[in-house]
Amino acid sequence: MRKKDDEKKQNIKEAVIKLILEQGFHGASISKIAREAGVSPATVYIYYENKEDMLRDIYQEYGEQVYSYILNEIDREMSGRQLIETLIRSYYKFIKEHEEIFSFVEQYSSCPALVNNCQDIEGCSQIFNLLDDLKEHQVIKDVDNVIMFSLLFYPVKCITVKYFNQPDEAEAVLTELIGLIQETLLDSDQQGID
Amino acid sequence: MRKKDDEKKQNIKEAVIKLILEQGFHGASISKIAREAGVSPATVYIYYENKEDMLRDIYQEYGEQVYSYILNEIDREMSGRQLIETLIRSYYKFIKEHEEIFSFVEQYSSCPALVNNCQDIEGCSQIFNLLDDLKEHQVIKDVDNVIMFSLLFYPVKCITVKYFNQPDEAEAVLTELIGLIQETLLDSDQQGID
Amino acid sequence: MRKKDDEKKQNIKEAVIKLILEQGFHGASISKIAREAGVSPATVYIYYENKEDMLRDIYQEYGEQVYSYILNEIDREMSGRQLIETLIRSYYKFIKEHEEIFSFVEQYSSCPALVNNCQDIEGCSQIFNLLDDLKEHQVIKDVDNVIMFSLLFYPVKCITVKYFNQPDEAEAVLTELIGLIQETLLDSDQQGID
Amino acid sequence: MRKKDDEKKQNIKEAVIKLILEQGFHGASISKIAREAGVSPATVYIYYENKEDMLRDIYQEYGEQVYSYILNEIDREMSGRQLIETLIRSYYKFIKEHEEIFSFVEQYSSCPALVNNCQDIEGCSQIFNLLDDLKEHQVIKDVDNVIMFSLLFYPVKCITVKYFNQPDEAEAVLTELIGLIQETLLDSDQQGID
DNA sequence: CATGAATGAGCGTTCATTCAT
DNA sequence: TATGAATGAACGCTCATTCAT
Repeated sequence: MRKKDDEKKQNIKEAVIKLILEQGFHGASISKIAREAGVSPATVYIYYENKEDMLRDIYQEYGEQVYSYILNEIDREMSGRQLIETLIRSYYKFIKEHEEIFSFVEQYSSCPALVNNCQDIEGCSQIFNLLDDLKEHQVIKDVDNVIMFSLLFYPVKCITVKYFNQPDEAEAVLTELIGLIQETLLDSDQQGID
Repeated sequence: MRKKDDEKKQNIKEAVIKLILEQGFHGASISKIAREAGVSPATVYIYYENKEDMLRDIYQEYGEQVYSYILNEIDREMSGRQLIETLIRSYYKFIKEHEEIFSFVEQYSSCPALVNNCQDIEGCSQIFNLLDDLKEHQVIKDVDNVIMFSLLFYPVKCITVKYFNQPDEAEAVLTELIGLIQETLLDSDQQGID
Repeated sequence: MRKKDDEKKQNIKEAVIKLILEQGFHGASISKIAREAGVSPATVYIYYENKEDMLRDIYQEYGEQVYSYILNEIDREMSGRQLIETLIRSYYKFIKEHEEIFSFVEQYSSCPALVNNCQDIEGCSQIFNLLDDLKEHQVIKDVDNVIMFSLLFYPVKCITVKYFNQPDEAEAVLTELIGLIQETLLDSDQQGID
Repeated sequence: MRKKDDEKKQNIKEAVIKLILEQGFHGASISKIAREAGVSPATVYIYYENKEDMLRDIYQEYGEQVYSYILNEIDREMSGRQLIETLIRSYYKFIKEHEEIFSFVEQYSSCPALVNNCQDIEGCSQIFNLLDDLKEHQVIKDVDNVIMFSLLFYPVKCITVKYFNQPDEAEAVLTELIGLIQETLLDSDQQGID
């Protein structure tokens, strides 16, 4: 059960990501956030030291959430082929289901002045560990993790944005993408499997 | 009367992207921009209608610059293999040489509230035309342009960021990336050529 | 939380009319008003939506005050002759006692761009009702209210301004005015009474 | 023939009174005035030392214009009765024909901070001289000039404003006013004449 | 004479934050 | 804990005025 206090904090978080999706950082002043969250501006400072801290905290939390969502969808018994498909599809699903979170994380992380003051996202290294594991078991090719990561996830963003209002086409292109990435990343031994 | 001083406008633009790299949008107030550019705040309004217009104008200009830089590096006599390499390497080069421009464009374009008020970047469709051309001549596979685009360029960003302080490793990974993308995108007929 | 401080609002109002008397609308900027009222500029916006609203509110309030002052001085048992004298003298008294209020109301109401956005002053129609009453009871002549109103009050302004530094002469002229207006407005039946 | 220079100055004057009618002093900035007049802001400073001077000059000129218009309508052969009618009607006519001038003069003269820096309006004392003359010849009663002046002119303003959109009623009330003022001001010897 | 560029100062307003309850 | 009042600093922008041509 969520306590009353936590509900206020949750309202604040949701107000932040909603406003930043709709208006950008420029539109997310403390007073607007407070109004949107249904609390007093002073209340924000009960839960967060200051605005900078607040944004960082929310970023860290929601940044993790993306990856925990994805990692939750996979299990270790999947084939490499399935894994790639699941990683891509679950990332796509997350973005569609949590547009505001996605947009907030994107905006925050594209600002060096902000992101340089943050710890690395933990979930990201878990993905890296997973990739290492797959490489060790010769499921996927021995390619640099950064490349692998970007091939798996970046195109999904691109597709989501460019086909924002055409979900059917987005799905088709996503399927095409999955095939291509499987071909590219799966170790040659695995190509026929599954 | 005095002539409009193009140098002043240029100073303003450079002040904007410098400040936004260093401090984010939050740190790019008109008065800071004016101070950085060596002009009066009022002068900014001789060159731009208002702040929103100013940022949009600068975004449109520098957004194009990325692609004109890249398109300038390629020529139509290159093989598909060379083309892919050149596209990737020139994008990487641009980012390294124009960090502030890259960061400004990234931050601006990751904010839906801003980018939704802009026209599409012209250079982007030129890249798409190039890709269509290559597909027509069976140089590259018949893959959706959005996928192709994101495979070519997004991993570069990722590499640049993650290997920011390790240029040698960045170069190595970039080379690995190029090989992989060539394999992935080149039509099977072309795989051996070059 | 703190209670809203009515004294602060009162200080703001007084600062406004003081500054506008001394320097005109031009001299009544929010920061000067705030300084004069002993509050922060931001505090003004706790009590008023914006500057336009503030001026309108103050105008409406003080505009009423003039008439409630005057109406307070008369009672229904006065003869027509007494009524006319009292209306004129109390208007004169108000102006002398509340120079800043008078000047503020005058300046505000002489600006069509401002006064056209205001409701009519309630006290003004009460005066009109009084005049209607007096006409009905054949105390005063059946003359258009606008004429009556202007004969009663406008000359007082004129006298106050022109004899600003000669209060004794002002009083004498005022007495002369009263006699003349009584002659002019009282119904012939009433001329000898009182 | 008006020289080219004077045309520019005239444009500026007209821009000032137009803007001040429509928007009040607040809306009459030098750059708006210049735009409205079709000249450069700098040009304004060729014709006037500064903004304060400009407004004062224009006030003095147009302030006189009201009275020269009125004085032009009367001649010394008129009866007292005719004179009063003509003074009132010509003032009314002027206001209707020159709304912007009237409004500018009203706004300017209702601001002590402005009008205290101006010389008296010359035409005003000419009216006073006329009144003295009429009193000397026992055409009108021996009443203080300020009273006389205010009875003649102030009600006209009031009528014009209150019956702004009902010209027919305004005319009727004006006629009523004239009768009343004639009764009030004409010497008893003159009441039957004309 | 006339201009549009240029400016420092100031505008009305909102900001992130703190205070008093 | 939670609040709305309160604030100095800063915001984006416009002002009256001057400069260079």
